[in-house]
Amino acid sequence: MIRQLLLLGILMDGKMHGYRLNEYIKHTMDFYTDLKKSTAYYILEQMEKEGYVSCETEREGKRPERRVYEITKPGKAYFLELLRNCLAGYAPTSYGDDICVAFMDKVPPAEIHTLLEGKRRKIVARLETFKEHKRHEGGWKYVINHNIAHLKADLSWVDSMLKERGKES
Amino acid sequence: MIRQLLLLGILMDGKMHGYRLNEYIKHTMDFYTDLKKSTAYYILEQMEKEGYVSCETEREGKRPERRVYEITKPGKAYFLELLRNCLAGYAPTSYGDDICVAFMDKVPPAEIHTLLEGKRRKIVARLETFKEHKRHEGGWKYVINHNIAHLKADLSWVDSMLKERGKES
DNA sequence: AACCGAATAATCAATATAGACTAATTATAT
DNA sequence: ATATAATTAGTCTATATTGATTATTCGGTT
Repeated sequence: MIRQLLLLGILMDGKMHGYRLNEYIKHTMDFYTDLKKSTAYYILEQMEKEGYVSCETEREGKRPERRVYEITKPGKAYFLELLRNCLAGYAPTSYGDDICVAFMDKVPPAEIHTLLEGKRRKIVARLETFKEHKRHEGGWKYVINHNIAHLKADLSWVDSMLKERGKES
Repeated sequence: MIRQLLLLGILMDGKMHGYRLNEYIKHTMDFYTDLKKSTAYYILEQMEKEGYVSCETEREGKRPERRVYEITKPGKAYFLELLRNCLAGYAPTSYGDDICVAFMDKVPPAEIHTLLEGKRRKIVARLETFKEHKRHEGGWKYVINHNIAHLKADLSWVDSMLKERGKES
């Protein structure tokens, strides 16, 4: 669903062939989605069957054939429906961290502090990455802010656990 | 991976049959995971093949047969390995909201404010739910705090967008 | 006492996703 | 000049996930 939205959203700016679509996702959206190449092709095929995109094969020079996808009128309507639903909705996220923290006490208490410090470092590292993005990119402003907000929340959450649980080491 | 951790973590407190496992997840972990019943059975089967859990079928009274799962020694070791990795690691989350906000401008500008207000209400509602949980449950303290932190981050993020993008309505 | 809905317990077929693979072309380095 | 690496483009198989379905039993109701 969200993946359909993603692909249709890109195609809203004009037709594109599968390979370029995937390169685009990989280069400019890598931090915001985990959509893989083969899944993208699969969803495009499925959306072609449902009439949301049309597909023509073309070849340029002696390169292999490419499948050029274009969003259709029903596809545009469907995209807007998905988009409105997503903008007005809230899809509860489930975090792997929740599960492992729930079982935290099953690891020897002496280790906990060190382990959480490892997590902390990784959060800080990712936070730095996003702060750099902030300077470079323009359009994705809100998205970057969103991710930064969540990373900051994670950071102070880990810090609060370190404070409470870190005494015994 | 995180789902294996979840199932093994429950089994660390003693053997349990499939149905009860799933009821347990549904009743006490519903907010923190989206693991479905059939997926749980699948993962248990897979972990049985790998020797992390053993499985015996038993029947009580005239009820249908149940598969009782018990974690093995290799299973406990594997669980601790997963747990350490998860506690010390950070798995980047990708949010559906990021995608739809990235395409926000493809919806008529006049609608944006109303749509985002819808999202805001849903965030607030969920936040209330978690705040109630806070009183009832004891052990899952950090998990609840984590979710509350993220919901608050979402809330002030939506508010910042409402402030910037809501003028034109 | 017969019926209906909920609970118990799991299975199955269909769909979605990931990761490895193919196969040609162009760029790079020795 | 030629071996090697990277790029282009997409496919294929294996695995994970979901939603629907089955089939029995228990508890309450009229």
